[in-house]
Amino acid sequence: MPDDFANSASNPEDASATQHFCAKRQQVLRGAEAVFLEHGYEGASMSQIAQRAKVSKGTLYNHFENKADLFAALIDELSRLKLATMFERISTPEGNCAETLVTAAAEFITILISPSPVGMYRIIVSEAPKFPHLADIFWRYGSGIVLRNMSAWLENESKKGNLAIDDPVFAAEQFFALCQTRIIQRRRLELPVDCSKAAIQEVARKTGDAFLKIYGPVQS
Amino acid sequence: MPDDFANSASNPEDASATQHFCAKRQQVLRGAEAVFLEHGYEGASMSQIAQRAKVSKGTLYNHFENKADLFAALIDELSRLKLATMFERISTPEGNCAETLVTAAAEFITILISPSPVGMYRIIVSEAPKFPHLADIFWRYGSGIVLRNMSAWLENESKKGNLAIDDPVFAAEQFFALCQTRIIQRRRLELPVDCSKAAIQEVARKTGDAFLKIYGPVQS
Amino acid sequence: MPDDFANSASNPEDASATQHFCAKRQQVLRGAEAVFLEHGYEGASMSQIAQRAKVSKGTLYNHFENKADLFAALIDELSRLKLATMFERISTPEGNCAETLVTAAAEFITILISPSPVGMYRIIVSEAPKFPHLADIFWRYGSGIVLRNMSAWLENESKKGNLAIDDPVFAAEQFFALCQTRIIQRRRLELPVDCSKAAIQEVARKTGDAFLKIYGPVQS
Amino acid sequence: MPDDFANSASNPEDASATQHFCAKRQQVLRGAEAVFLEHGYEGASMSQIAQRAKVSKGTLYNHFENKADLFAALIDELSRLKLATMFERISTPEGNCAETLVTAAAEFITILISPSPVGMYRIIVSEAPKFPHLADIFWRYGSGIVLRNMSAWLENESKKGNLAIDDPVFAAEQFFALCQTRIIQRRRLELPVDCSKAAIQEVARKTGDAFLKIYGPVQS
DNA sequence: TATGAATGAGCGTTCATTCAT
DNA sequence: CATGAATGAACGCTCATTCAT
Repeated sequence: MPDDFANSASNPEDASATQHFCAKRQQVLRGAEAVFLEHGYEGASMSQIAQRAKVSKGTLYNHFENKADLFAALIDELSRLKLATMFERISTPEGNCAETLVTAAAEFITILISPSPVGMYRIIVSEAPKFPHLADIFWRYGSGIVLRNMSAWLENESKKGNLAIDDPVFAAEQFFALCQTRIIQRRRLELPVDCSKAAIQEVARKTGDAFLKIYGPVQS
Repeated sequence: MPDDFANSASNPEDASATQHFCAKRQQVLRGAEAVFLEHGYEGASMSQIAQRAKVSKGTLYNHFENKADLFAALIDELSRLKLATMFERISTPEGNCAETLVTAAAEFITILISPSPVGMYRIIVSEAPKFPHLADIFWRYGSGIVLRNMSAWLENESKKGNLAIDDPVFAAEQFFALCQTRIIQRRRLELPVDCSKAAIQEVARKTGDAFLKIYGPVQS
Repeated sequence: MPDDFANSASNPEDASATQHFCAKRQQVLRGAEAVFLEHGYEGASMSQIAQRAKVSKGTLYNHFENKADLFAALIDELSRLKLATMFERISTPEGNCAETLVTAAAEFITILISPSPVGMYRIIVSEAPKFPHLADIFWRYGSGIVLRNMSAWLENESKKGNLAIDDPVFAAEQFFALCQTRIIQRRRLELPVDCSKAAIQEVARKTGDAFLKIYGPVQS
Repeated sequence: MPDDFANSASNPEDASATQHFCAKRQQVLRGAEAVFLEHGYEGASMSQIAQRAKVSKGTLYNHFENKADLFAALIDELSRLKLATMFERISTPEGNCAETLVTAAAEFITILISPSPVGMYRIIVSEAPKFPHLADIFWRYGSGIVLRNMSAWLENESKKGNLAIDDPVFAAEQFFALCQTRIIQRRRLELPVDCSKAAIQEVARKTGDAFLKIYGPVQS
């Protein structure tokens, strides 16, 4: 939320993110969110969206040029606000290193298997060839944020001698790759998988353990 | 093609995979493959498919009940034949353990970023809520095969003392999660990423190294 | 049209009959009337109707849910307005009894062999298994009206001693069955038949004579 | 049945009625009967007919030029065989005059409300504008037969002094018009109506009574 | 002859988009 | 700015009919 304002203030080029705070526009976006995430881009119809948003079909076109534009605006907004906000909460760069890794892993998994990010991932992956710009935004405000935070933290821990990392960016990517073991991957495919807190905690712990073994300082 | 016969011979239960060798049916499937993988399920139209397959629209319906059925048959065929064949080639269960890991990682990455598997992943992820059965097949004949092979091999290496693994299934999943670091993940989102052989080799090497650090035998 | 208001005023419950006076809706209904009565329900196509109504195909669906709904609305409207109006004009409950019978018979025949009622009869008979509700409406606002009027009149004449009828409802039904002798029956089958005024008058006269012989007061 | 052979022998012009006694052809006609009478001419599809007849679609076209020709052949056959046979059974030209009228009326009603004649009536009425020839055949071999028989019988009874009829053809038509009172008329519209034997008997009796009152000899 | 795959026109319906109100 | 009727192209699908086997 603070990032939203900060962002629009410091990045004057993307007027698109702040455009109007018009209530009708928000209504439309909420309808679009519900319908797009449920049915995909091609599967969603402007009539459905209008109905769900409780506005007329014409109103859609007063605020957005066409279906593609509405979709882009939605993904943009969801990435910058919803996703970014979720991810900002993750890194807690103080205290015990091993515990932090496990906590961060658990939080990352928990966020990524919740309905909205799963829906966003699905639609963005499937529309990536048609809307590469959106995949870019999704990445920058989604995984990107957390990757940047994480790599900075890793670098710091490395300096403190808690970890031995030469390429913190790649290490961060590996960490998040490991986080996706089992639960996230299967959830995205709607495969049956235990998503309980305990199951998440177990994957998180194994992820932390593994990461420490890869990058833990050599003990003599 | 030879694999096709092998497959149908060893799995006599899945008549669906071999159904007809009717040429027109194959034509339709190839048209469907091109159009579905390019435009997604909803984005593909039966007319396009007929055109691409160079058959009439009616012919589509002589071989498949409806769009969903054609789609299911296509994914089924692609998973069982194309994907499975690709993945069967991976495991090389002899020789040096560290080298095998790197080689397998490189092959896995190479396969997963090639156009067809990327397209399949996109369409299956996006249609998972509507076609959960297909995600299941895709998993079983895609990652599933390689996971099973890999976990068996890991168990074996563990017995030989080359690795120290207590949960080989989870370890295999972690290995493939690590393989997806950077290249695969970005490729699926159509993000700019270096897909050169060298880049793949680097990720593969780092993946092998990391895995060995996690599960390598404790050297005293 | 004036009858329309009368109708909607006296039957405040059937909002369906008066729904919109939207011009386009009327255009659609007139196109539907032309095409349905000419080609039957299954034989009529929505494209034809749109063309005849000089509207786009989409407009059809802005006013009616689907083909069946449009058909039902048309039959409903035709029965309540056109048919009912025609039949309301029949009964002339004053003057000489024998003459009234002949006049009513002639009017009834004349109405029932005119194009619209013949077309309606054909389509309703043929679609009765699929749209029983429409046959019911057609009967209630078609023959039903005239049957009710006629049986009331017969009862009255009976009381006056001009006729000797114990079951006026059945007698009315017999009267209209007799009216259908030759001309109406053949017309509905498109068989060659003399439909001249003279021919109608002759059947009407014979019908009146016959009815009087059946129900005329016993002359001592 | 005897009429069939007699007919085809004495009327060498209508080869169409006898064409083949080929079993396949009969199979096709039985399938066509089931489907046409259930769904109407436009509502029936050649595929349905082939399926119901348990032959291939191609076979339909080996025996009949097209859909219209198959339909015409079916109606022709049904009229000449089924309908005619049913109606031949009616007239019992001996014994008491009044009783004969009531019996004939009851038989006529019973036949006309049975499924096949109702279905035929529906489809022929609705397709009369498109297939006037079929309505003609239906009339000649349906009501026509019984009308001819009845008018001959009426003329005879008239000569015997049991009835006083100057136009026996018209009288016969009136008799059958009266027979259609209530039950037949409503049945054709699928309106709720009591079709029990008792109900039929009552209408038949009233019809006989009425007819006798119209044409009974003047009692002095 | 009997078959059923192939055809492409046409079906009922929905779509994204426009525009007069 | 909000509306929702109007549009016609395109959708998934079925049709009557043909023809190689």
